[in-house]
Amino acid sequence: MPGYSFRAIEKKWQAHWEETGLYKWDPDSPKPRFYLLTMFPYPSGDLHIGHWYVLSPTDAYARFKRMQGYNVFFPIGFDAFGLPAENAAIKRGVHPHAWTYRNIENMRRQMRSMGASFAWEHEVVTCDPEYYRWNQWFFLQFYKRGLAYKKFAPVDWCPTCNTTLAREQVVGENRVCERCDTPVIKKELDQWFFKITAYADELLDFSGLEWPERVLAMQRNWIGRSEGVQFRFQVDGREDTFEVFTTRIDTIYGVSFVVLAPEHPLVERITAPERRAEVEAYRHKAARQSEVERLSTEKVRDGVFTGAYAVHPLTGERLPIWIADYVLVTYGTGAIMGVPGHDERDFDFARRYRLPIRVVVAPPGWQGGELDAAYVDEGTLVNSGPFSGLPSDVARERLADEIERRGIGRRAVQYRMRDWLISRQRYWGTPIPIVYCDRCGTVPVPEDQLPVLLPEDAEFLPTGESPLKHHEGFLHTTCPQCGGPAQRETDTMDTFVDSSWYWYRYLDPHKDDAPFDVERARRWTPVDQYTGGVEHAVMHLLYSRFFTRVLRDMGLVDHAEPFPRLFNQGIVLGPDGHRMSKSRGNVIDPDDLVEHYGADVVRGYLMFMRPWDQGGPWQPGGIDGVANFLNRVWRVAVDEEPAEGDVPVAAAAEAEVLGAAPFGERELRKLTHRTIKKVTEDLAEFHFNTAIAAMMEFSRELARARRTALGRTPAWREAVEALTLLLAPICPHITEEIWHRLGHEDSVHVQPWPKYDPALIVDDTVEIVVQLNGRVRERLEVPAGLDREALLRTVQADPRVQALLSGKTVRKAVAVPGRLVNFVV
RNA sequence: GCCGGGGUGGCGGAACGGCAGACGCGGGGGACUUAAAAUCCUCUGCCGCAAGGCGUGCGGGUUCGAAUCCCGCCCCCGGCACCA
Repeated sequence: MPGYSFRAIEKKWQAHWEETGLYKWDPDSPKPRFYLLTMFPYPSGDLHIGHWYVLSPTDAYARFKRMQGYNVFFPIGFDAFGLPAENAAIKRGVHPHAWTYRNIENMRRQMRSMGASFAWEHEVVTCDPEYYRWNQWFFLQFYKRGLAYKKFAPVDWCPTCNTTLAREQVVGENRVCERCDTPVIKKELDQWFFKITAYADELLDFSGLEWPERVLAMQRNWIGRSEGVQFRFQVDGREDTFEVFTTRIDTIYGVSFVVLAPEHPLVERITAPERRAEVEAYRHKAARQSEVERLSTEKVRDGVFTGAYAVHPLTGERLPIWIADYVLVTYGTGAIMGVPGHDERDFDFARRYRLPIRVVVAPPGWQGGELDAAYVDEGTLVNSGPFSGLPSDVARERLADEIERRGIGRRAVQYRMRDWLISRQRYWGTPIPIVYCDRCGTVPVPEDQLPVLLPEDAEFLPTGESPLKHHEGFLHTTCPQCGGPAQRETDTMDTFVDSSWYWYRYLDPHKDDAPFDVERARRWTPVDQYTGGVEHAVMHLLYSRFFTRVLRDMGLVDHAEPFPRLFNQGIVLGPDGHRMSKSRGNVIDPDDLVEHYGADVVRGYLMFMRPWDQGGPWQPGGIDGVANFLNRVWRVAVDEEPAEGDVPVAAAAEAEVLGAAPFGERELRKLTHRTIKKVTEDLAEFHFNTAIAAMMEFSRELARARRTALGRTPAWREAVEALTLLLAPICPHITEEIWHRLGHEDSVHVQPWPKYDPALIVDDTVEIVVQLNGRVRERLEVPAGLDREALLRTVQADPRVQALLSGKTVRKAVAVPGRLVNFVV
């Protein structure tokens, strides 16, 4: 526990900062701007250690940039719509609104206890009508641009959350809801979508983004672009055709069958009468299976022959048409060409049903025999008519040309990403501003009638239908076009809509004639630095990039990328190495820690524990190290002067420290300036742990120096002030107290960041390592600044080195100025 | 399977291709104290009495010199996964 009275100090300064408006933001200040954004939290009720782990280092960075002279905008808010509030209402009868705002109040208190320097007057709460009104406005703009549309389609449904989900919210091998881990099922529903696929290619352009590689990889993978050829097959003996998509047109001569997805519309028409019963049975099974949890990870590739044949577009050969559920109706054209020789799935399928397997790309060393596995790599074409002998990459181009020349297909691009399903059958969200009129059909609510208010008095029944559907007053309305009776859309929006543009709203959160001030956004966005968890790698970050592009196309912003720089902090696990959860009983409560150690120690430890981007178990013991450090800082800077008789004052500035080498003002200043350099560089790169380590070393040397006459010199004063300033971003309270006790009137947090003097940090002498065949044998002090040759001469002249080399022939000598000399003998 | 990130003391972690293990935790020894706490000093990778040797997941390579670069493996974490 700290030896200084941290409780009083932290309380005092938090109150003082608030009273004096220390962190109020002035958008028109002439200083260079810095927009620092951290992902706003969901108001779950408590600020847990994970929140601290992202917020406190981000706050330290805000303070650091402020001291460096930037006009820092560091806002906070609450992502306040969402299921937990509604579930609390169902379970405990608390209204979501009351529940949410009570939680927000508590979290604000906790954030203050952390000493966070947020621009509170710019706070945004998304469940406030003054915020969600603009979600509705954006929806209408999207609608106008054809980017919002309603579609009847099979969609993912979470039976626990009782709502549909976006594809991004269905995770893992067994397709569970990302929120509650329940396996999702398919439902056919009429739902609203945002057309994110219109921006698929643009979203793949990550140029200029300083983002963690894994986030880029996840987005790239999610969008799933692939280039290939889409072409038409003729059904033998019929007018019908169908299209397939392939990335391996070079293997087209290897097609020995084709497969349609069971749901493919053509199946109905082409199935031969004698195959119908079997085909129907299979389709039925497939349909049911997609609704049932996949029990087995074993993927059996089975299927059924339809009795129909397709015609190979180049060879004219008759190819049996099968249906199989390994072909997905949702991807590509819902049909494939089966090339068993060169595709693992087709190979399995062909084996199972004894379909011919042809080799059209020769594996290395192939002698013309049968394959025992599909050869999926590239190679030289064989058995491919006029294309035989060509390498795969050339053949792909030639065959694509051929397909296009014959007019049976074209080069095409497919994406794995689907449009963003935004309808939710829940209450606690933004009402979708649409009205259905018997006469006029789907009618958007006119902009001047926004917001469509979420009624307070809904019934919360987990029926699987939106509670708004049962709210007569909400449901029934008049058509904005014809004035006749009409019904409102009762679904609400995915809460990811709320978080797709909130950083613009922060700039002017109460503006009531536009979502944000376009002029201010021009000056203050894109965000200079974004921090937050990697769990949002695909959803929030991808949606935000999409939104920003639409905003750009609307002329509201002038950039495509909202967050040019992104930093993902790690995840703090419980001491047992598992994710913290109440059921495991491994939750570390930051309030308890703050009570015991104070906010400064908790902040400091979170930043010292490990590199910020790394997660890992909470180490219960380590926090005492930071507490010790702050105690030492306190003693060094604040405690009473040592008594006159205590120390060898007589030796003045050159006094010898207890047990240490001569340590004078010059050395002290050198150390001070080196520490400034180190801490400045480390903080700029979020290397809080090594910055703190440097300050720990510094404080230890100061503690020694203090006991000597050095403790009365100007160099001492400079050192103590520097330490206080360097530590201020990380531990804002203790440093503020120290700063004032050192005799200053204004806040440590408005001081300019200390600068180091390069002239002061250079050494007169350097230690040179002398190696023999790469092994360290001696260390020598030599004058600094010697060049290669001078260094070698100096080293060779040293008697110890001569002893080392006596009787040996130096074959080579490598001298690295300032570092080492290596003799190869 | 594919993609991304990692493997360094008892533990968390430091190290522009140049002294491996900074800093901290834990541990040993000591000072102060009636005692304890606090503080301070000191030691603490492994083997060895020592000289010395061995050490950054494993095996090779490049280099005067590799934790760091290259090749091939192994293991751990995260993401995606019948996407044609």
